[in-house]
Amino acid sequence: MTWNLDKSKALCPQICQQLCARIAAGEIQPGQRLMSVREVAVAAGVNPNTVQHAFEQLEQQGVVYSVRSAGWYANPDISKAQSLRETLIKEKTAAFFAELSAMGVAPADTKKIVEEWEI
Amino acid sequence: MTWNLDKSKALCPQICQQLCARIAAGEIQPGQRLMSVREVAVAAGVNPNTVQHAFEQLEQQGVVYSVRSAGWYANPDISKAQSLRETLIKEKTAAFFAELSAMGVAPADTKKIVEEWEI
DNA sequence: ACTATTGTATTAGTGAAGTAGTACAGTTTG
DNA sequence: CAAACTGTACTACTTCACTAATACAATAGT
Repeated sequence: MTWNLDKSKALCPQICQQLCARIAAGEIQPGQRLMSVREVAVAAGVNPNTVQHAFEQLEQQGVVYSVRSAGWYANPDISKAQSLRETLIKEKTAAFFAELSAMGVAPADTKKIVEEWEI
Repeated sequence: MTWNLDKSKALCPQICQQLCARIAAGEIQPGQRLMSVREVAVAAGVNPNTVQHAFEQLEQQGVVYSVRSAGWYANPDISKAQSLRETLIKEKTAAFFAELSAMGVAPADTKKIVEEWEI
């Protein structure tokens, strides 16, 4: 599991989102055991408590669940992960339009900027 | 001057960006005096110190300047404001692509999502 | 049984951003 | 001159997210 974290932003949500995305995409098999809190903490270069917190948030959303002393597991039903991912993407897109709108960029212009963006 | 602030996010950058955008767009005339720190604080519903901080940051960028006991003024040369606005828009766009990329959305798909976004 | 590994909990500390209150220093205006 | 308005400065407090260290509990493997 590789992590793509922007250390200048809040880490906890990034861990949630990326893990959710991997589960939704099937990159992590439904029902599969995840890396332990401590392993993820080392791999991602963050504090174990931050990982624990992130997992607990995903647990609330029904994306993962924990078995005491055994580990964390992806929910066999990935629909929760998929819908959460959809929601997050929509929220981010809406926020992007809103931010540029606050800077005087009309939605149509925002679309144009994205369309002409060099990948 | 109306403000469109998202209170759940950092206020200082929002004030900077929106003021910069208005100057860049000519909505605030070059060289024009701005509202006082205290007036903006009341209008935007934030602390005067936050406004002071925001103005100082724009001063560093050459967008505005202050005259002691007189007030804050937009720089007669609006090129600094325009280039700063351009930079901010590009940064936000890049961050948007990066965020969705971290969630497993390829740049081409990000473009599609934006293109099909209901305004 | 022993040990290692797991999740879980608790407490304290740090840094950034904003809030709040107050005060001082110049300039303008009456 | 005096009052009112400016920018400016300072300290203390709050909040949030993350860090850090430690401890405990439960299970699996040997």
